[in-house]
Formats: sequence, structure tokens, C-alpha cells
Amino acid sequence: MDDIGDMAKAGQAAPRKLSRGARRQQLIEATIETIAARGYSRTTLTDVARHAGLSHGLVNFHFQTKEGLLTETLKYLAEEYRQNWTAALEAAGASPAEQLDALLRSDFNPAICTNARLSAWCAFWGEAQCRPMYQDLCGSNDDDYNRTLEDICTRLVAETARPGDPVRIARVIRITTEGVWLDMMTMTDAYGPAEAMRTAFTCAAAFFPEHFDDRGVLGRKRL
Amino acid sequence: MDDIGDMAKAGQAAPRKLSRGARRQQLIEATIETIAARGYSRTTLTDVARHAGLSHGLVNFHFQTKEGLLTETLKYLAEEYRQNWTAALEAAGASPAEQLDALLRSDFNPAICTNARLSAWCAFWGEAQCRPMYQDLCGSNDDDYNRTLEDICTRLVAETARPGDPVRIARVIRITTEGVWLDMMTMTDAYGPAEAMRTAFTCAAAFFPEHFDDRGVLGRKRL
DNA sequence: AATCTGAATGAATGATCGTACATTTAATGA
DNA sequence: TCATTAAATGTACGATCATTCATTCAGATT
Repeated sequence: MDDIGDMAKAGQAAPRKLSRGARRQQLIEATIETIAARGYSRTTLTDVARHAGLSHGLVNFHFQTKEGLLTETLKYLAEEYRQNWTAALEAAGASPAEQLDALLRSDFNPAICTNARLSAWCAFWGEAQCRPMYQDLCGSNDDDYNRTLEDICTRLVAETARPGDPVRIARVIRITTEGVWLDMMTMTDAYGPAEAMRTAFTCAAAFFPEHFDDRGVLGRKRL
Repeated sequence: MDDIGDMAKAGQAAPRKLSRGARRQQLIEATIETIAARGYSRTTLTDVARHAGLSHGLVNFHFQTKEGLLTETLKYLAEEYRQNWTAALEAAGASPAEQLDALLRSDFNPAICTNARLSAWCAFWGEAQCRPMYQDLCGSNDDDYNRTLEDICTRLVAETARPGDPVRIARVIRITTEGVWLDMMTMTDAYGPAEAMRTAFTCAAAFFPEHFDDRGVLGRKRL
């Protein structure tokens, strides 16, 4: 990830001419904003270009077709999401409880979990059912994520005395996170990220009360 | 609801001329199928008309504009959903556990929970973030449903010794249902309605193990 | 039967939008 | 300084599609 997305840096104006990668990233960010603002079906290349402050011909120059731009945007979001949770997991401790805590927190990382990004995800989700390419890239099909979560749940279940199907538990936990995102988008009187995270932890605590309460993993400093 | 949706009744052909209500319903059903098959953004009036075996001019005759057709379709789905859960609730017993059981089962009623309908819901959801009209009609904003579910959870929590926030619990349960629907749509190797319902009950059992297991409410005949 | 009403058709229209491309502009290197 | 290369622009074209409307047609009314 060439992270050069700092063109609005105060002081000197953005360069008229930019490297291929930087311009692509700028256009992708503009696409996310446009989808969030106007919806997928009403997003036009002119809109995207206007958001980026560029001419609409440039979009085709960098992405050949509109479909190309949209696909690349979804790939960008998927990769970003993946980077986010893998990094969080690496930084976490060895115990499954700490790892689940880290994973859930990473899902509400303010860098990832912005209004525009959630809206865009939501829009792609809506289109995914009839587009195999989108379907593969949408969250529920991130095999690594699912396997990791199932593995953590398996280890957590083993630490409790009670029986429980780790696959179903992992599914409920994943789904709860996705659902809380949807709420933040579609509910008219939505709650904020703090309440969202508490809801996710409420779910984790229901399955693993020995390890969690609605603030996160037990036995940690609280803010 | 004038329920005249039986035009494909074998034997005599469908009447060339139909009452206003019946034709509208037929076109709405065709819209649901079209959205499911081609996605929201690629749905055209010609597609819809072709699905219904009618001319595309007729759509405007009955619904003035394309937006009108789509809005009416969403209203139709919302009303259908509402009818479904309220009927299920009325038929249920008085105890909160039986009522939650009935509510969850109604969400997977095969009449409501078809592939086409789930796809259509999903598509509207994706567009809802930037359309207040859609936003109001989408599931998470059904105040009656939310209040009912919260009320049931409050009574269930009262029956257990443990503490617990009924609002958050109700939210997790609602979200799990929605999430399972999404899975059935967007996952490449999706599971069926049976496993979906079990997942929903797994969630209910996590909060109310005295009342539920992953097959539903306890103390009932099983199939 | 004749008339009337409103449903249904499909060709014509006009607007929107993606794509192509000729032209302009900026940076790089000789 | 000039030449070369790549980025960026904006006009023009063509396709798609929602909408309109004159016309046709079926059923009801008299």
C-alpha cells in the first residue's frame, strides 16, 4: 500500500501531475465519498471526478471503465479492512480472549469505521448478490477472517466447562459486528461507535461470561 | 391488502385486462424478481415489464415514475413483513419465551424468506443510506418490532436471576436475524434456512439458557 | 348492438451518462 | 533549451433508458 493520500496538505497546493498510484488512490477515495453521498445506482463518473476536483476523462485514463473503478474501490476497501484486523491481531496477546477483544476493537477502529466507508460497504453489499466479483470481496467471504474467528472461539469454548458449537458462535459474533455497522448506517436515530462496541461485547459476554463483559475482555485496565 | 395474486392459476389464461390492484401487485412481484436477478442499479422498466409479460408502457401507467414503482415495492415488502410477524405473535402463547420463539421462527417463514425477497431487501438496504424514504421503511426502523422485541427481552431477563440490559440483548437478537439473512444472500457457500434458524436460536440460548437451546424454546414438541 | 371507459400497447422523444480521442500541459532527461 | 513521455482535459459520439402519447382493444353499460 503506497500511502500517499495526503494531497490536501495545507500550504502548497496539490501537484497538478501526480504519480499513477497516488492519483488512483485519490480517485478511489472520491468514489467512496460519492457512493456514500449519492448511492451506488446514482454514482456517475462526473460525480466522482468532481469530488476529486479532476476532469471526468481522467477516470477512464486510470481505470479504463466505470466497472473497473468500482471493482478497484471494493478491492481497496477489502484490503484495507484486512490490513486492519491482521495488524490488530498481531499486536494482541496469546490468549484467545485477548485476541477476540483485539479483533472486535479493530472492527470499530475510527480509521476504518467512518460514515463514508460504512455507506460504501453497505452499497456494495446490496449489489453483491448478483455479482460474483463483488460477492467474493465482501466481508462474509473473507475465509481467513472466518477461520481465525472460529479458531479463537474453539479455544475459548475449550476454556469453559460448557458445551457449544464454535462455528455457530463465531458466526453469531461476526454477524453481530456486521449488524451493528448496518445499524449505524440505516437507523434514523443511530447510536454511536461506543454503544456499537458495547453491543458487540454484550454478544461476546453472552457466550463467554468468564472472559468478557460489555466493556471488553476481563482483567484489563479500563478507561 | 387485496390479495388477488393468483393470476397463474392453471387452466384459463390470465385475463388480458385486470383490476388496478391486481395488476399493480403483479408488477411489484415482477420488480422483486428483477431486482433479485439483475441488482438494483441495473433494473430497468423494460426488464420489469418483460418479467411480468407486459409492455413497459404499462408500468408508467400504473406507477407514474420508476421511483414510484420502487418505493411501492419496498412498501409492499415492509407491509408483508409486518403482517407476518404480527400474525405469528398473535398465535403465540403468553410467555415471553414462547413469543420470542414465535417471532424468530416467523422471520424464517418460507413464504417471506425466499431468495428473491431477501435479495430485494438487501438491494434496498444498500440504497437506503442516502434515501430517507427507504431508510424509514427498512427493517431496523420498524419501531413496533423493536419495542415488541425489547418488551419480550425485558420480561425474559426478569425471569432469570442474572442482570442484563434488555435493549442491548434485543438489539443483538434482531441483528443476528438480519445477519443470517445477509449470509444466506452474500455467502458463496451459504447455509440453508434450517442452519440459519439454528444460528438465531444459538444466540437466543446464549442470553437465555434457561428458556432456549439451539432448536428453539425448551419444553416443546420437536420435529 | 352501439357506446363508453379505462387498461394496454409500442413507437417516438429527450435526457443522461459512459466511452473514445484529439489536444493541451507538465515533468524529465539529454 | 529542446525533445520526449506521460498525465490531464474537455468535446463529441453513441447507447441506454425513463417518459410521453397517440392508438388499439377489451369489457361494461345502456
